[in-house]
Amino acid sequence: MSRNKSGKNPGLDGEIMITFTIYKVNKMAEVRTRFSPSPTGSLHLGGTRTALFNWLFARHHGGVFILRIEDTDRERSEERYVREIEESLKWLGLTWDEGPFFQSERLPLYREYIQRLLDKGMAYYCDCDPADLEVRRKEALARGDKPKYDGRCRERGLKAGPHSAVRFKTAQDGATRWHDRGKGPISFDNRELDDLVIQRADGIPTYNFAVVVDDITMGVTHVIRGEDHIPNTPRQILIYQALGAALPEFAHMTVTLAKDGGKLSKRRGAIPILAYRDRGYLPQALVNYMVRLGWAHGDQEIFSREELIKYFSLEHMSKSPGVYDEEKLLWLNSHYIKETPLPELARLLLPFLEGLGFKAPDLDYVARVAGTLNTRSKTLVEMADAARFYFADPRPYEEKGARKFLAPENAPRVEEIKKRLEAMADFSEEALNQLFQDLTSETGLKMVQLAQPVRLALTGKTVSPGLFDIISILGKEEVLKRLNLVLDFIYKKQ
RNA sequence: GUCCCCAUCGUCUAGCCUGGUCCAGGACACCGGCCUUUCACGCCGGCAACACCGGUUCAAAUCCGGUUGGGGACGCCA
Repeated sequence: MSRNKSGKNPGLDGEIMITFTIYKVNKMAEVRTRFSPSPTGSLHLGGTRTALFNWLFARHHGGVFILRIEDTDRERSEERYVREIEESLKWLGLTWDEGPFFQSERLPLYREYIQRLLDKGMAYYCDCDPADLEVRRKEALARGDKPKYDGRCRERGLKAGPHSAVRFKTAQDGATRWHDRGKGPISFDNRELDDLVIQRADGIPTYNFAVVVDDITMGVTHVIRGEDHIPNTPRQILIYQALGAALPEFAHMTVTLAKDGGKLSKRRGAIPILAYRDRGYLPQALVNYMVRLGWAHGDQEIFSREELIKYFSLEHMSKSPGVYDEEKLLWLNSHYIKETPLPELARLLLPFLEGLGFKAPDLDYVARVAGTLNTRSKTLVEMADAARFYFADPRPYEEKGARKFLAPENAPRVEEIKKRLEAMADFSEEALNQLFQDLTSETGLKMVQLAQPVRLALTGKTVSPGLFDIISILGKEEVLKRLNLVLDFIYKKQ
C-alpha cells in the first residue's frame, strides 16, 4: 500500500526526540485520543463503537481525536479499506482532528526506537525459525501449557541478520499493574509474559511496538479500546517503561457479543457499517444504539449528539459485554425517522426510491409521501417499499383482499364514490371526510366497507396509510383512473 | 489448558463505590386494552431479574471469599 506523506504526520523527519518532547511539555494537559483500525477488512459495529467512545471522550474534554491507520500487516492491508473506514466515520459524523496517519509511512521512526532498545540491551535479535516456533506453540497448547517463547536467543548476542527478528526483553519477575479507567485495577504476573517480537525479520515493527511508539509520539493521553486488548497492555506498559515514557490512561471497554454468544465478528453476524446506510438506517440511530451498548446516563435512552458529548464519561461504562440486538436498533431507527423533518426525510428517501426504479416528480411530492409513511417504517428501505403505489400502478391487487373487498356488491359503492369525487373540486381532508361520512349515513354502510375497496383500488393492498392522505397526494386524475381500473377488475370477475 | 476480565428481567441497562429510602426503576421485545377507515403511531396496563454457596453486619443487589457460568487473550495478525 502506498500513500502520500501527510504533512501533519509528526516524527517523520527524523526529529524523534523533538516531537516527543514537544508533546510531553505542551500537550499533556490536553486530552488526545485515537482510533487506530487496521485496513484489513470493512469497519464493523465493534470497531466503530470504539471510534465513537474515543471521539466522544475527546469532544467531551475539548480534546483532539486522531485517526491512525495501522497498516503494518502488508499482506492484508488494502487501500480500499482505508477509504471505507474514512467513509464510515464521516457518515456517522465522527470527524477526526489529526490524521489519518499511516504506520507504513513511519518506518524510520520505529527503527530508531528499536535501535534505542537494542543499544540499551532491552531487546535482542532472534533467528528462530517461525515454522519451528509454530510447532512448539502447538505442542505447548496440546500439552495444556501456555505457549510462550522460551527465550533461547535471549543471551546469544546475535547481530542483525537477514532472517532475524527483534524481541523485547520482558521482565521475568514482578508484576505489571495499572488502574484501568474502564475496569479498575488490573494486575499481571510478569512470568505470564514472554519475549515478544517487536520487529519482524523484514524490518517491519509489530503491532505491540508500533502502537506504543505512535501513542508516545502522538501524545495520546487516553487509550480507549476493546477489552480484547487487556492482555496486550502489560506488554505495552513494559515497552513504555523501557522507552522511559510516561504512561497514558488505559480504558478498556466491553466487546459486543453476537446473539448466540461470542464476540460479534464478520463470521458472527457483523456487517460493514456502510451496509447499515444501504439498509436504510439513520446515522443518529446507529450512534445512539452503539453508545447505549456499554454506557448509560441514568434512564435516558434517546440522546442528541450534544447531549452525548456533554454527558459522556468513562466512569459510566459497563463492565460486562453487551449482546447485539437488532430489534432495539430498529426501534431507535424508527424513532429517528419520525423525528426527521419531512423535507430532510424526503432527501434521504429519494435514493432508495430511485433504487427501486421510481422517478419522483419533485422533492415536495416525496416529502408528502414520506409524511404518510414515517410512522409506519422502521427503515428507509421499508419506507421506499411501502411507497411503491405512489409511483407505480398498484396492480395486481392483493389476492386475499380482492376476494373480500372487490366482490360484485362493491361495484355500486365504488361507482358512487367515483361519481362524488369527480364532482369535487378540493381534495382537502375535511372535504373527503365529509364525503365518506355522508355516504355512511346515507347507505348505512360502515366506513370500513367503503374504505377498503378504495384502498385496494389505490394501493393494491389492504394495509396502507390513511385513505384521505393518499387520495389527496395522488390527485384527482390518478385517483379516478385507479377507480376505473378497479371497476374493470370487478366487472371482469363475474 | 493457562492467564485476564465479567455476572440485575429474553435483550440493553439504572441502582452497587458512599450497605437500610429496592418485596429492585427505565427501555426494547412480547401480551392485553384504548384510539381508529386498514396498518402503524400514540396512550394506558401486564409479564419478567439481583447466578449459587458461605462470610461480615441489627440490616446486603450493594462489602469479602469461594463455586458455577459467560467472555477475552495466548502469532515474525491487529
